[in-house]
Amino acid sequence: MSRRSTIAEVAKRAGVSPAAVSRWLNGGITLPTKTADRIREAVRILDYRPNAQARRLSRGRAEAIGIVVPDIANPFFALIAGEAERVAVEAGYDLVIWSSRNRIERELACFERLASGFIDGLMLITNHEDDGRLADQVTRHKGRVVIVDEDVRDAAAPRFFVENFAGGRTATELLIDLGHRRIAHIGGPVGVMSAIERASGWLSAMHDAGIDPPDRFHVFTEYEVEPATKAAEALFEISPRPTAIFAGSDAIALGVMIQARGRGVSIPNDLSLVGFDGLPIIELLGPALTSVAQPIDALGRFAAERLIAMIEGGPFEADTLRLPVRLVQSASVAPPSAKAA
Amino acid sequence: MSRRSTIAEVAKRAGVSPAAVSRWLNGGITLPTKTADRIREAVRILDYRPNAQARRLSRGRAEAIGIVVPDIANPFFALIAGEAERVAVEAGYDLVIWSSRNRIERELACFERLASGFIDGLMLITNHEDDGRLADQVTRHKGRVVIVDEDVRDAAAPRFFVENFAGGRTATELLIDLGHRRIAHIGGPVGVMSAIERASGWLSAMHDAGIDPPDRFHVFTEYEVEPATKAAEALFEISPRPTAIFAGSDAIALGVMIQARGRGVSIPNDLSLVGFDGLPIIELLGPALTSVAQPIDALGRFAAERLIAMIEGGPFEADTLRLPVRLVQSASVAPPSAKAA
DNA sequence: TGACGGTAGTAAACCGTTTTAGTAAAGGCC
DNA sequence: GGCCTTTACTAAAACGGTTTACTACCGTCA
Repeated sequence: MSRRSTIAEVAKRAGVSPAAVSRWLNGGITLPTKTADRIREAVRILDYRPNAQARRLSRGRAEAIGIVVPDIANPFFALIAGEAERVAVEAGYDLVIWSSRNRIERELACFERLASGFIDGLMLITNHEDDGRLADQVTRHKGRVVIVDEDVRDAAAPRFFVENFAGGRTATELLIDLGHRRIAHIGGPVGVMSAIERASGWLSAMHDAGIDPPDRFHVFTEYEVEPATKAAEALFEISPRPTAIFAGSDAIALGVMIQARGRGVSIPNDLSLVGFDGLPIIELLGPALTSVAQPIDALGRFAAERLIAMIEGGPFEADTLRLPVRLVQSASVAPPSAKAA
Repeated sequence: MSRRSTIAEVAKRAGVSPAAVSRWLNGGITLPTKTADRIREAVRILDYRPNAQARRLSRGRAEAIGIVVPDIANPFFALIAGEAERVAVEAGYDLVIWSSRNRIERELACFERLASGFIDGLMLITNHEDDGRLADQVTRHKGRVVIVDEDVRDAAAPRFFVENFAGGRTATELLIDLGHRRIAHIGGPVGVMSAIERASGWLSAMHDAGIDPPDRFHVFTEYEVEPATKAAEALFEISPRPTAIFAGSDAIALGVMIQARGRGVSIPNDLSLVGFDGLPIIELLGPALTSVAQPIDALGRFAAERLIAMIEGGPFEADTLRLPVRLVQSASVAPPSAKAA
């Protein structure tokens, strides 16, 4: 409540100049024990804490990084953010977080924070196709941005992705190996890299098995439960119904499960289901969801570490790191029932 | 990349003083169209953005609030944080987030940020008993802190809680009404308010039904899945086993489900289970979890709104808001089986 | 004795805004 | 023409640190 004390007051009380206090506090100087003790005591008595803005202004660094995610309440992003926070704090940075709700205006607002020096760097996670404005901003702030999980085309920044194509293939191959032929795919939005890659993996595995799925076996939706629930309807109305669905994310798989439950379609008896993400919760679903697990922690950790390294003068390179995925098989898949097949 | 331009450069280019630029940009002045146009043009050409630290230093406000939670990857806290972020951004603040991992040192570090002026206010969510240090800090920063979800005893701050006692009673009453008598409770840590209140609700409902549960029917654990899974073991080894468990949080209920699954105990056939929190995911669990739903969004929203109101000069009052809970009944509860009863 | 080097600091510039207090010029009114 | 008000600004002082360049003093050594 009471006015904060300043370095000048501390200096006065300790009988030295502000410069001495500052240099001693920041470890840039050693002083005789007597003097140091006086400063220490003055700091203690006045409960002195350097003003953050003044320090950051003077230093020219914010000692904070930002992360923008489509929705912080989504566990996938929360996990990444949690890991980023851990890395940031360890390196002496604070983490500012923004939920973009997938609106590009809100994402652009985060770049304003970067431009104004409020943060030193930004981890960017989008979930939609860029119209060029994001790429422009990323490039403008070269060396202070990393792109995570989803691409921003033609942007000059390091990228941290997973093996989407391989994941899509692996998921589909599992279903094929179980004996399925009518395997549908419900994936993320048109034009979004991860969605394209996962769908390609699905299609590639299908073709390799000599299967050419009809167009209506490929449904596009958002990476969120509600839209996915709606979008899944179409797949349940195809006759004969697909015997298996590869969902482009766990959230989408949840939508499929809701739809199935509502229609009395039993998983895995009537329908096999595979998701993508490998969220911790899925092993407890009814039934436990088979999913292509991403190394979510590593994604957040590597991206944050790289961002901080760049900020602190490390080399800039617009390379792409592709982390491997891992199929985790659970109760949501089974061979197609005799009836369905 | 290139050096940021300053207000002085803009002023020079526009042929006015820095003061004019600042006052015009901040809306404190109206200028003739000609002059305004020159400034606007200079801002555009130089791509000028006021330096955030300088502005905040000069203004004496950080225009940022902080939130400290035990674990941002936990959906419960992520939901609160998401709502806080929404409120903050609407009010023109940024949100800085810290995961304390329930370590008091990390919580105290957040108060340093408050003391240093890096943030204007703090939303505090703890999950452990305070040794007095937190209360001390909260009181020291009177008017800039709100306490959410879990109490910090003797701290001078507004509080935002839910009706834990009523929730515990309601959950237990449901189980009693279904015919259960051997109802155990596995709740949060000793000494933590929400855990005490929920357990009291359970005990109160039991006593009202003329049941006096043995001590071993009350197990203490953390509000997290892993510890709860371990702690639940004890309940499964009681003979005869409880026919129902009221878990102090959804995370704890998940632990019970894992334990039950591992032992081949069927929910709800062999064991009824009720959680607390009402996380969105629980309706998709196998089986869908009955739970006492908290108004999580409202908790985050009200707390953030109040914090900002206080920061901006609103009145201080160390009152406690108690939000109502709502029982959401799903497949995880049933009457006790004849065998078990 | 005077040059040299180390110790213990300090003065002042600087970081980039906002804001207060004030001024010069123009316009209106009698 | 003189007085008052408004308009259109500006100078300079904060805000609270950090950092660079410099000094005064002391001891040592040739």
